[in-house]
Amino acid sequence: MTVSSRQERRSPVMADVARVAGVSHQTVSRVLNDHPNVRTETRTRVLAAIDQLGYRRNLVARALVTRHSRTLGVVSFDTTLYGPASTVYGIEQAARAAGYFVSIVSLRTIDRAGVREALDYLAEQGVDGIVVVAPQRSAASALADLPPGVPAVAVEGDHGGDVSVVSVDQVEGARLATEHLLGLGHETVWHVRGPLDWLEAEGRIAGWRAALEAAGRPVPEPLPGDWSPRSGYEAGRLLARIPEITAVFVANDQMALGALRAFAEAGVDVPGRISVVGFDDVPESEFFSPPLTTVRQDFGAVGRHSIAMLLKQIEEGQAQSRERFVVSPEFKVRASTSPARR
Amino acid sequence: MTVSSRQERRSPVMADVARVAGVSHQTVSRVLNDHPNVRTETRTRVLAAIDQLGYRRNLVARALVTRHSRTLGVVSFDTTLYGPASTVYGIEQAARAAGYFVSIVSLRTIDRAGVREALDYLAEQGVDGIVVVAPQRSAASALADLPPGVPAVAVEGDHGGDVSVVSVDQVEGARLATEHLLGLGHETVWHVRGPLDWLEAEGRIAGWRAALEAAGRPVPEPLPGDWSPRSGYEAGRLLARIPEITAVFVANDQMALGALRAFAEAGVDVPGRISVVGFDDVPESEFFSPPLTTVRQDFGAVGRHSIAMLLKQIEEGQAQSRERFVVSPEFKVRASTSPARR
DNA sequence: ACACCCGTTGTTAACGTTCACAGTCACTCC
DNA sequence: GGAGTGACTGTGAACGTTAACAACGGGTGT
Repeated sequence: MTVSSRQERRSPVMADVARVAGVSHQTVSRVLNDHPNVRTETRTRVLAAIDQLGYRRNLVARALVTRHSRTLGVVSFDTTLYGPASTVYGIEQAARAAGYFVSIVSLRTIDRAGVREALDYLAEQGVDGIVVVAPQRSAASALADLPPGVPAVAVEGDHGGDVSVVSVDQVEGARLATEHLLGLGHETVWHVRGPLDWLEAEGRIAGWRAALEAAGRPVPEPLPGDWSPRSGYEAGRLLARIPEITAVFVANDQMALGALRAFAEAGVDVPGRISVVGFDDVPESEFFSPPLTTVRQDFGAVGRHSIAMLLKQIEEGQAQSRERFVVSPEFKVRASTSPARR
Repeated sequence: MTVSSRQERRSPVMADVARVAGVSHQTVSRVLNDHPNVRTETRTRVLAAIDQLGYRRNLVARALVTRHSRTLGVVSFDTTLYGPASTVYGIEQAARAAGYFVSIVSLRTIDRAGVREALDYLAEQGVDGIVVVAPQRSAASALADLPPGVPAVAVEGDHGGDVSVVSVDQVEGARLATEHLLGLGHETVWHVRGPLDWLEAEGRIAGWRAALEAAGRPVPEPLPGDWSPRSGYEAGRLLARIPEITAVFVANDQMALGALRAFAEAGVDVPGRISVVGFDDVPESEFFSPPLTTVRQDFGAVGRHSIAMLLKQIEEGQAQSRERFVVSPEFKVRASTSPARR
């Protein structure tokens, strides 16, 4: 008794529905696609047949003939991180609201070959458009070999190429953070940066530096970090040893948490002795000790705008325009910053 | 000059490749599918033609005839939370390692109709199998109307129905946490629970209660929470007011963070006056103040096992078996717990 | 009374691939 | 020398849907 000998009735197709309803398969198709010119009585008969047979339309066959899959592809990295996870979530919600499905490829390594492969796969799969969440320089450059003819949008990956981009203004966010600290009377602001191949890390460094230079302040060497709480912790241990430091801008909230921990261990009071600003506004940061002053990024807006842009490209039939949309960050003052002591 | 007037050459198909290479379309197909019986010289000729034309195979057409899309569907909830995000990531990685793509539907509301709709969509789309991340009671019950004939696995959704399930042993994790605290000499352990419609919240309550009862200790009323740091904060404010409390088991790390914050504000020392245990071991918890003792869930393992189970169902052609696989949690002792004071 | 139009339905041909089967050719074996 | 075998290739028919067009019947206007 093999498995295949089991009753395995083929699931019903349009022709089956048509036979039961006593119409042609084309009429069934018309009912399914809400075509206007179908008599109400015919329509109900068809719907009854569909119900009776448990018919489900085959979107694969439909995609073959219409050349539209109503599926969008998303390429992303480590969707465990809050930023990418929120962005992908925003994308998915916006896509589904517009009647599209989402096929996701999460890369764990960020080499160009991996991105290329993912893009190829999505293209073969026949997606109607692609969103690439490409916050790293290497990934952004891989956008160069996007399959031609497929509408695409990059998120956080402004590499200056030929593809539309939606991003949060990192430079502006970093500037807000730095100016806030300078405005509190701090002589200068130190920085714990993200990994250098991330465009966001680079933008935050640039904004921080620009603000310091505009105020004529010394620009300390940034401390290295890799977004992880541990790297923030290690940077914090270094910073705690230098007495003249009174203000730090940390490139994300997770590292800021690590730094806060290091300061607590070293007996360095925040914000009494050192003021700390983070970036992202993760849901936890309001409950850090002390609650973290930070820069909020609206990932949901990023997702929505990227989908809006992509759908526009799809509908207008023009693959790969090169628009730009920048979402402004919002500054959130909490308890981890205070005026400089004299 | 309309958009459509633009040069829009139809992308090449197998027949085009065949013509260029001077073979039949079937030979091209054979080359593409690594069929053994193709002469090397023919193969190279075909590959050259593919390269020259920039041919890309159409997986939609292939799926139509083979009845396999090599795509798996995933239904999940709020992939912004660490747990679901990590699980989905694990699923995606495991699926791609096995040569499958992943189509994701993230529901924001958890009503049965929504789940049903998502499942229908995935079925129409022709996925080869479905993973439902269904940590809520309502979602788990929606599994009852899974499309018949489609292999499926539920994650964290043991509703006792006819579908295979992979989950982390929540009861065991909660028991470990509670016994750890009792072992430190605490008279009893209070609990901040998750939302009641989550199976995980329920399991953690059950494990906590069982451990207390086994030790013959009083079982206090659990405090309500919704997984958010804020709800943990509010529970913490209540707990801080009751002097005789010395130990709390909080149902996840985010709420534990909120509780720690409330304790800090109230001047309650952790672990000096109150010991705190969390659940999840999010990457941040090692850097809370103090570093959090917690229960680690291996979400990656959950993802891998769910895919392994699903692929087994697919290959054996048997839709919807009812296996169970339970991943054991791991206890992580850090600095938020200490022996009870006398 | 005729042509015409419009709403409704059916018929046939795609879409681009794989499957099943049938060839062709060179070689081996008796 | 003929049959048999195996490697390689080609031909035609699916897969299940939508697009394009044709056909039918009952108005409506002249």
